[in-house]
Order: sequence, then C-alpha cells, then structure tokens
Amino acid sequence: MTAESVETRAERKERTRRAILDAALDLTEDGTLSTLSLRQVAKQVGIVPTAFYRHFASVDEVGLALVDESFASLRALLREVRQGPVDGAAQIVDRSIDTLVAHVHRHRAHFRFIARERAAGPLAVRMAIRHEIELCERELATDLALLPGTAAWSSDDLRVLSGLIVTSMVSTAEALLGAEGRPEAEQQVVRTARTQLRMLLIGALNWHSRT
Amino acid sequence: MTAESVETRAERKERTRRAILDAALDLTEDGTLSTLSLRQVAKQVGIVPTAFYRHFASVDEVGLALVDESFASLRALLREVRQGPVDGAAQIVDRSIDTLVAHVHRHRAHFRFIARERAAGPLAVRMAIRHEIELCERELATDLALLPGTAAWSSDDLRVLSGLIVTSMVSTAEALLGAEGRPEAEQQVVRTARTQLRMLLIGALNWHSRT
DNA sequence: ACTTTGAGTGAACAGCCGTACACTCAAACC
DNA sequence: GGTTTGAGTGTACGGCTGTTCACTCAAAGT
Repeated sequence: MTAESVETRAERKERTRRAILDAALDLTEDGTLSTLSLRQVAKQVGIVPTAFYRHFASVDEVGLALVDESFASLRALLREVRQGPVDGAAQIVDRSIDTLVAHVHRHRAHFRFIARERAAGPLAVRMAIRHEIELCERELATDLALLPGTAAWSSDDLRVLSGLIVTSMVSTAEALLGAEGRPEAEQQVVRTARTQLRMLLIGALNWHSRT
Repeated sequence: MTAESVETRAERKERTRRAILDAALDLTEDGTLSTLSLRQVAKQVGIVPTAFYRHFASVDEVGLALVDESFASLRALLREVRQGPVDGAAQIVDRSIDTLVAHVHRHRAHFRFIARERAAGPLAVRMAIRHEIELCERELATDLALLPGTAAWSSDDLRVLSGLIVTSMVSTAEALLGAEGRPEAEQQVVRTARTQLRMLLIGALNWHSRT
C-alpha cells in the first residue's frame, strides 16, 4: 500500500519553517531577538544548526517574517472591528476593546514579540514594525473621516487623533501582557482602557480644526 | 611638594564607576542590555574584565543604576515644569512639550536606554522602569487634582487621565528619538504632540465623572 | 531507470563569553 | 613605620557562538 506518501517535500520544508518560527517566538519570551541564537533555535526545532540556513539567511530574517505574521493577524482583527455596525460611540469603544483583549489572548506570543522588538529589535525589524503601525494609523484615519462629526476636520488632525488612539491601544495591549494570568488586574486594565478611549472620544467630539 | 595627591581613593573608584555607566550607556546604543557584554564594557573603560566586579555584581545591576540615574534627571524635569506658573492651558501644553524636547536632547542616551529596556530589558530592570513610570503617573494625578475643573473627578478618573498623558508623552519622547538629527521631522513631532495634548485637554475639560 | 535537487548531517574552526583564582602595589589606617 | 585594604592585573578554563565545508540520501524531474 505505502499509504499515499503522507508528506510531500515542499510540505515538509514548510513544516520545518513553521517550527523555526514557533521556536523563535517561544525562545524570545525570555530575551530579545538579538539574544536569540541560531543554535538554540535549531536545537529546539530538532535540526542541526547548519540546516537553519536552508530556510533563513539570518536570525534577523526570522524576525521580519514574524513581523509579517503578527501584523497579518492584527490586520484581520482591524478588518473585523471595522466592518461591524456603526452604532453608538460607547458600543464602538466596548467592541473595540473586547476584540483587542480576545486577540491579545489568542496571539499573546506575537504581541509580546512586537512589543519587545518595536523598541529593542534590529534596525530592519524596528523599521518594519514602525511601518506597519503607521499603516494602521493611516487606515484608522480614513475610517475616522467617515464618522459623523469629523467632516470639518483637517487631514492632519485626523492623523493626530488616530495616532493618539493607536498609541493608547498599543499601551493597552502592553498592559494586558503585563497582567498575564491575573484576571482582576486584567479587568482593571480593561476598565482603564475603556475610560481612556471615552475621554479621547469626548475630546474629539468637542474638537474644532483650525482653532 | 608632591602637589596635594590629586585624587583620593574613593574619588578614583567613583570615576571608574561613572566610566562603566557611561560605557554601558554608549554601548547599548546598538543592542540591548542583554547583548551588552561585561568584556566590551571593560575594554571601553580601559580596565581588565575581572575588575568590573569591584563595582557591580552583574550587568543587570548596571542597568538598575542607569534606571535610577535616568529617572532622577526626569524627576528634576517634572519638578521644573510643575513649579512653573499656572497660566492658560495652551501655555501649560507648550511649556511642557518644550521642556520635554530640551530634556530629550540633553539626555538622549538615557532616554534611548529607557525606551529600549522598558520593553526588552531583564525582568528586574523592566519592573524598576514600570515602577518609576507609575510614580510619575501618580505625581501627575495629584497635580491634576489641583487644577480648576477637576474638583468633581473621581480619583480613578484622575489616574486614567494622567496615564493617558504620560503614555502620550512617552510616545512623544520615543518619536523624538526616532527623529534624531532631522529638524523638520522633529518639528512635525512637536506639532503633533501639541495637538494631541490639546485634544486630551479638551476631552478632560468636557469630562464628567460617574457618567 | 537514471539524474538532479535540496533538506538535513556532522565535524571542525576561530572568536567571544562569564568567571575563578592568585597576584600586585599604592593609598588609607593605626 | 608597619599593616591592612581593595582597585586593578593576568592567566586560564569550559562553554556557547556563527559559519565553513564536504557529505548523505530520498523525493522530484526527465
């Protein structure tokens, strides 16, 4: 029988590649990308150090791949929030934060990775992350332009507000990671985030460009 | 004659200690504390590796000392801003941001260090930084309580607002570091920060606790 | 069936790492 | 003036690092 060769060659390669990414994600939980050694990764994956080069030219490239992955899932999250109904402001706030919390739970390792490397990673990785966050800000700004009340806003002011919101959400995500596994601390973070977003929204509603 | 022994023993030790801290600050410009090796530091200072232990038990302890230093100067900054006159809101915003910009220029290395290690440093260092930032938030909250218009605010809401402001200032500082040496980019960051703080202020002025 | 391809192997290398240990020798102390 | 102290020295060690090179050997291509 030789039951249908269960794994094609490309599949096996892809599986190893995934294993490398997962190992890197796991091993950066303590330490940075720059402290992550190729040999540690290889050992955890179960391959010999030199086999690593069949998949990536350096550890930094693994970092860039992880940035792509992380923001791919984050963009999926944002799309999800965005296509929801535009009901009251309070509902938008609550729904956004609930979605963020769920996503941080689901992709904790990715968020931790981004939070760390955003400030401390290799230059190329830092630049990639900064670029992705800027894309998020831009997308949010175009969405905000569609909201009632922002008709008279300058595009600069829209970008400023979206920057403010993104910054607040990033720091909320970081706080959630810090509250790991302590439900009451996490609830506190969620309450704070809700109030923060509402304050921001009130500021926005009373804002008039060109004052 | 033997002209007054120019350096006492304790002075010399202190000078070496400073040299170690400066070297660490300089060498972390590329890489993190965890990638910083005791041997690199020793070489830059001009001492043999083992002499390092006369001053610090580990690289992490150097990190903690640097956290102390950084926030000592930051607290001086905050005191300076705080004791200024309480004129119009716009003046407070402008003065705060100008002071921040000046301070980031003066202590760029320290700010870079904090920005990096806040997310990526050793656990003890991360905790120390988080604690210091929390102190800043608390002090700001008590100052905000003295401002007109916040009389009816709950203490929770005061903390939330001060958290929002601190977060915004931290991200402004990070943006300033990113705009290193490009004056037009830096001016853009300053303009954005001003608008952000004003939006926050408007949100605060229209806020009513317990809604 | 024969050839090519390429993921994974295994030994070897030069270099850096932290740290242990025994030491010097001048300032500080009594 | 003799003794103690302690910052800085020099050597040596085992362990981990990235990268090289020549290799196997089964799947894929022809």
